[in-house]
Amino acid sequence: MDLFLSTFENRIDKKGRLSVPAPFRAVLERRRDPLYLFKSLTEPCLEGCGPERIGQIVDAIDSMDSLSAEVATLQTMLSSAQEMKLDGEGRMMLSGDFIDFAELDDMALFAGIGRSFQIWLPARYRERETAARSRVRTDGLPSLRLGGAHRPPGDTDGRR
Amino acid sequence: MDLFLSTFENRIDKKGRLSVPAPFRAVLERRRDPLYLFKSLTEPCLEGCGPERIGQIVDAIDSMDSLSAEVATLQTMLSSAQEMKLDGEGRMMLSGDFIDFAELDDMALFAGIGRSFQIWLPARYRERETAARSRVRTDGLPSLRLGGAHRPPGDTDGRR
DNA sequence: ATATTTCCCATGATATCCCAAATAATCCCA
DNA sequence: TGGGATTATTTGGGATATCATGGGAAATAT
Repeated sequence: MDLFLSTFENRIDKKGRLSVPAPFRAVLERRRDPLYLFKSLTEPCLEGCGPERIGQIVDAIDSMDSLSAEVATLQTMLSSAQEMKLDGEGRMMLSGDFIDFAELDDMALFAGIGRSFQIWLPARYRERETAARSRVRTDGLPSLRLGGAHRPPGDTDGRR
Repeated sequence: MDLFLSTFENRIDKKGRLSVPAPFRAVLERRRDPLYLFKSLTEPCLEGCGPERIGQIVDAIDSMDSLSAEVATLQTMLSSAQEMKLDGEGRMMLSGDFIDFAELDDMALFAGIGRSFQIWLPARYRERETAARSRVRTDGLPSLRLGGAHRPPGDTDGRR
């Protein structure tokens, strides 16, 4: 299973071009997948993924009540989605709409989160990471069951 | 079941390269696993593991409410994770982010803790070890129940 | 025609590869 | 059991390849 992991910070040049990190490109190329970007529903960032993820969203929406407000909300994800074409060096051009939505200026931070990745204003991403780490101190670790050696609920992991 | 055990102290050379201890490499090679490192959520150290633990986090995220704070926390683990490529001599390159996070300078201490290992600034690790042992005197022993967590035969490690 | 995008090549920074030296661990025989 | 020899492992440095970035020219659109 190859995944989008790690973070990369790349420059948006004055022509508006942005290099997709080589490891992310490698994941997509191995699967011969095009890259899709769309506006996050929940945060001021862009989401990047391959076509299968888009398909999952379409299927999820199809299984819901098509008259509900939720469906209308989820559909905005799809209507904001663009298939990105990359130049020979692996760069894409971000539309003004995307730049405005994520409030990007001259740098973009790619954050791999498994089957997809996000694109953030670097400063904003770091704030969010700091917040997550302080939440761990106050609320504890999210429950993750490791290795099949079951522990009582609440005992999330052997570490302190 | 082969595990990461014992501690090793290796030098970080001026190119930023660090040898993974041969016994740890042997564990990964026997399983044909790549090595992943990520920033600990709870302590100033790096964690090393195989892909199964990364897969657990990805799967946990997919099964949770994607708007929850817990998901955001788990995502920061993934976005700090890197698949480390080793050179012919078994060395990896530590990113500046990793070095800064664990406050490493020219030496790194590997501490094997079973299914994963940690990488520490040596002085800090030793402080922590003496603190743990003095806690035993003041707080008494933690409970250690052996033999209750057995898995079915053949399920040798923490996959899925 | 003018602005914008796409293609192509150049460059610098950095990671990777490859070989060699130094150090540490292990072996083997006296 | 000791100690020298052998092998494994870590460390160092130069050469090579990869990648992000920048800019000019060709192509496309407005």
